[in-house]
Amino acid sequence: MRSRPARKPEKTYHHGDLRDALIEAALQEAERGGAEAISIKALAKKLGVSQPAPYRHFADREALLAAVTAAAFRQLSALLREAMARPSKQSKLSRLAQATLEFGLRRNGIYRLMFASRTVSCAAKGSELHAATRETFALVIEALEAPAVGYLRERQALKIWAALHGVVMLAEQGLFTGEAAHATREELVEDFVNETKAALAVAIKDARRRTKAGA
Amino acid sequence: MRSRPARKPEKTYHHGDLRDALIEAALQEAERGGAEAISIKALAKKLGVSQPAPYRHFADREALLAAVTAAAFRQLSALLREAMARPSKQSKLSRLAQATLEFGLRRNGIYRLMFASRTVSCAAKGSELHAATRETFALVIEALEAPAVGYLRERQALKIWAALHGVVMLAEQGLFTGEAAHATREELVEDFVNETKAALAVAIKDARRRTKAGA
DNA sequence: CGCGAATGTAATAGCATATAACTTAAATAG
DNA sequence: CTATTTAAGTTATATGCTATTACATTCGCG
Repeated sequence: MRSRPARKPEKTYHHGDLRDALIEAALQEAERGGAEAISIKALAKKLGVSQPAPYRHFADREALLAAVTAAAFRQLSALLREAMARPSKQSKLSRLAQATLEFGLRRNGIYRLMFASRTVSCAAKGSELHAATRETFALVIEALEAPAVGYLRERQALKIWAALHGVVMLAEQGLFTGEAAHATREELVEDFVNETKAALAVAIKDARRRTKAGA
Repeated sequence: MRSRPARKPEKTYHHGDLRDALIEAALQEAERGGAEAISIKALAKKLGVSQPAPYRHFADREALLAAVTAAAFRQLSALLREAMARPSKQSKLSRLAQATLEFGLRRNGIYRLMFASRTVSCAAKGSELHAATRETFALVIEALEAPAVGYLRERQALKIWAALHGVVMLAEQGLFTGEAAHATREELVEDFVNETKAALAVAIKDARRRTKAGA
């Protein structure tokens, strides 16, 4: 197995690492322009291979998009993990939330690839993409720093995750202007974080009370 | 000015209402498949005109998409207005929220056209599309049934609007399965509605107190 | 060494966007 | 009521992307 060539070391018939190179290049393209900006032909040209070469590694464009999206989810997971590990006065949940917001705004093309295309919904249950999305969501649950209390913890995770995506989406649509500009996106996210914490505290207390009563 | 032909009454050189017919047909296509499913060529064929005919009415594909998206926003506005007008035991906000959720799930292709593409963010300030999105958001503010208290009302509108989109998005991604399935999408939306009402009540009381103190 | 599988290339079909040059019909001015 | 302008549609064509087929090269393993 040859190691990844830094920049096309010499004229070789075989690229050596085309699959990964395609994903990496596609992520770059998606960064500005989202999924639509990803063109197999353009990627092949950029990487110096013939136009149909990518089809040796991906059945079709959809398959490439799925792989790229999965890679993007892993990048987000890594980012969130780092944000949660970083020592800070803020809570883990707050750091995860703000990191998600920043990712969604700064790398919006990729963000849209991840959350605004049908690629994810079409991902089969055992697929690489499905696993990647699940792992990211698991981090959200982890960030709650709450014990498992029935389904209530997952519910709060779903709520904060949904709210975060909504903020990114509306921000990108330019709805944070006019009167609404007073509410910064970061403030809104922090609002949601605090509401989540409050609801979670109530849910936990509630569950414990019910357990005691039932025992 | 000829009236709209019901269904191609006879073989005429001029279609008579091609622009509107294109938008209508494009909405149908978008319903399943989102923006990607809209093909100028296919639309032309479907409507029985030559392939470049649509370019007489739209500069390019983007322009068509913008018009279609604007039409979709007007449809949503009409739906929400209707939901809010309907007599019910539920609050206006609750009805608007549930109607939005249903629209987002049932007509998901169109929903994605509206909220998950860059078309909206690229809409110029005076454009038809920009106006349509603003009008929809105005309905959200109206649904709060709250007096204007500085920017706090807009802030709550933004929050509930964001949360709603997040729920639709995650539902579409299939995240409401496993443990999370216990929380139905409708329940989650109702949670957000209640939190919004609570936060709004606090904000209004707060604002009044401050006004009194300042006077 | 040699053979099969993996990976790349060239050639080509098919579809979509978009433009140019030309045609038809509707609207309007004289 | 004709003449002319203009809106709206047509054919032909250039360009770009996806995808397939048939062929070529190299890698790795027995």
